[in-house]
Amino acid sequence: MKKFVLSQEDITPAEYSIQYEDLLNEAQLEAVMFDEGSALIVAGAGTGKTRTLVYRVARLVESGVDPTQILLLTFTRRAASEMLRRASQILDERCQRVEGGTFHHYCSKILHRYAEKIGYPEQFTIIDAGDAMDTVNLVRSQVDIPTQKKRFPKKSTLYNIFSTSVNKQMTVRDVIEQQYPQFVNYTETIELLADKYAAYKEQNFVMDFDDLLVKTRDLLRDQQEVRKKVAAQHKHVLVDEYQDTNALQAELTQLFSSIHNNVMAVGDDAQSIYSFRGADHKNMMRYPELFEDTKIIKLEENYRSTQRILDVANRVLKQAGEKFEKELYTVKEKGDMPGLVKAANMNDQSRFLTQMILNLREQGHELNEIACLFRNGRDSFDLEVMLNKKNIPYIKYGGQKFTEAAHVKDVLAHLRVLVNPKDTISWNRVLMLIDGIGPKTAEELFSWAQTGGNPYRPDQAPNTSDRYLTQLKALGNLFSELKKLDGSVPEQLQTVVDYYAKFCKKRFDDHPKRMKDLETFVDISGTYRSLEKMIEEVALDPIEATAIDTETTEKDEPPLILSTIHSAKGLEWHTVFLIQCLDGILPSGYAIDDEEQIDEEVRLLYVAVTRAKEQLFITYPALFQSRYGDYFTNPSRFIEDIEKDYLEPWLLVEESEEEQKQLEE
DNA sequence: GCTGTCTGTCTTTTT
DNA sequence: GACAGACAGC
Repeated sequence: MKKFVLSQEDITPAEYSIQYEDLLNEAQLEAVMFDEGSALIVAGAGTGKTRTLVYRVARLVESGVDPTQILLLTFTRRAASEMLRRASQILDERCQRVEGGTFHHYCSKILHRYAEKIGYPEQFTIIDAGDAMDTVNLVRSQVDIPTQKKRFPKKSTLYNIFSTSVNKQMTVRDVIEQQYPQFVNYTETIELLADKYAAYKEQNFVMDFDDLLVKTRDLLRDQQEVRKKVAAQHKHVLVDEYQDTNALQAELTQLFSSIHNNVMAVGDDAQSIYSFRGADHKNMMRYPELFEDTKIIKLEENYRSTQRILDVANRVLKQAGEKFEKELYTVKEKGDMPGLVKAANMNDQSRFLTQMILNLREQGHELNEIACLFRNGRDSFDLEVMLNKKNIPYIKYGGQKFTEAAHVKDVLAHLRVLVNPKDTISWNRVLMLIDGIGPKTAEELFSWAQTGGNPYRPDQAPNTSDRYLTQLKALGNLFSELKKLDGSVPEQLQTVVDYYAKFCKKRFDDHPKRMKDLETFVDISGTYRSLEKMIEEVALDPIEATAIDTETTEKDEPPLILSTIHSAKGLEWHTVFLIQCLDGILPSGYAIDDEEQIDEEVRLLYVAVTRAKEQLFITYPALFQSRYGDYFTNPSRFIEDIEKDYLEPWLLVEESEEEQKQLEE
């Protein structure tokens, strides 16, 4: 056979259609134009990190790189699609074809493709943290727990121990000794449970979030031909938010890029806020050791915030025990003084926010240019009540997800067993809804189905009591109905919701609200192409709790943004309110004894502050109302030391009092 | 023997 | 408001 060697086409066009040098500063341009090899972009907050990545994607595509050969790894699905949308706007639709998403998404894609290489069926099940905890509980119930006086860790703690051990690549024993010393007596039992949990997942073809990373790493590390195939596909690998990756993800980055060796990681060590998930911002320092000849490019000029906001941010960061050589600066004008607002109580805080927001709206600001940030998901409950009263539309990111709520999980469980009849956890949910069926009966029905019984006709099982036979028949009918509707997700979902209505009524006092949720879920479910897809998407990319309302109720106004600080990462708004800035909340009470954790809380405040472009308000209530009674609180220790010249104190005065004062004058 | 309900405890951040 | 353990009722 004759061989003809094709030479590489000249992929660099003489001229670009985009005027990069006019649109970017010097450092950004260097990053965008960086050719081949390894680069680390160290980018302070607001220095145009996302912009740089967006332009780099456009530049690569414009240079002739096949978009499907670019891998863009981001922290959330939202971030990836937003970046690709912007790149498409700058260049053209080709950018949408870039391979992008979270590490978890991309790993799941690889594992589906190479499932048979690791002895899994193509359709394995991905479980979210809640299902994982239920699974832990299931194996826990099969093991004798030594009855000592001391408490045994509950399912969420157990799952956290297992997950930490994976993400920090430590043994279960070490995790317990270092982070859960109160449970050292149970070490052996916990280790046994870890093994059982792993075995359960293997047997039932189930993977939790951590498995997605580990199994992909193992696959690519141990099976060279797969690694070569996968890595050959990645001409360029781009990783965003590198400061929040863990050792496992660093390893994956290395494996993904191991053929072409073109990697660019972007991050800011001062914004590392995910160590609880095993992320290690020292990953950034180690990057040059991992990738040879790394070019380091620093982005330092801030384009987002006014100087006065940056002054606050710089002062926040100085309080970290760990020294950051960072001093953000901007050429923007000084701007308004950031405000420190002391409210008498939580309700006043909410009133202040609502009224300020309405004022801003009157001044012509869109609601989605305003964000209200907080440390914990529940810190916004009081505000949410007031926003609802005042009819201010909002969307909340962070906190409990819509698809994690019990009623949604119940409904989904019926569809999950349809896709995977071996899904024990979902069978338990489905069966235990029925009156008279508890863990024991559910277990019996399940093992009958596993040994030849038809799981979709549970009424045919032997020894079923009359108490629930009719209900089992109804369940059987539901399944045959669902099978008839195969192919239409909304219709299947509607059928389950109809069936579920009576259980919902019985189980929950607030069933009208929950049923309304489910109806809107049906409405948006048309976007899922199949049940399998829906189940996987819902686990990997759960719908935000309030997103579902805003999507369907066609409000002509874009909604206000409420978000946990963690979920606000990478985003920016004209005005930012940081509420509940109290000691014990930010920093969290859990962090107070540990220097490293306190530092992370400092960085968290830093992230919150640097989200603001023009206006920043930090608010806190003087009185904290809890179920155990009201008590006076201290503002966050991090803001107490910031001088008045940087953070201007605001006083909230009641209208009636003000009038009174004016009369006296 | 199993299920359902009552009571006390603890409540971070997310893929 | 969720969870685990205790206990009463079928």
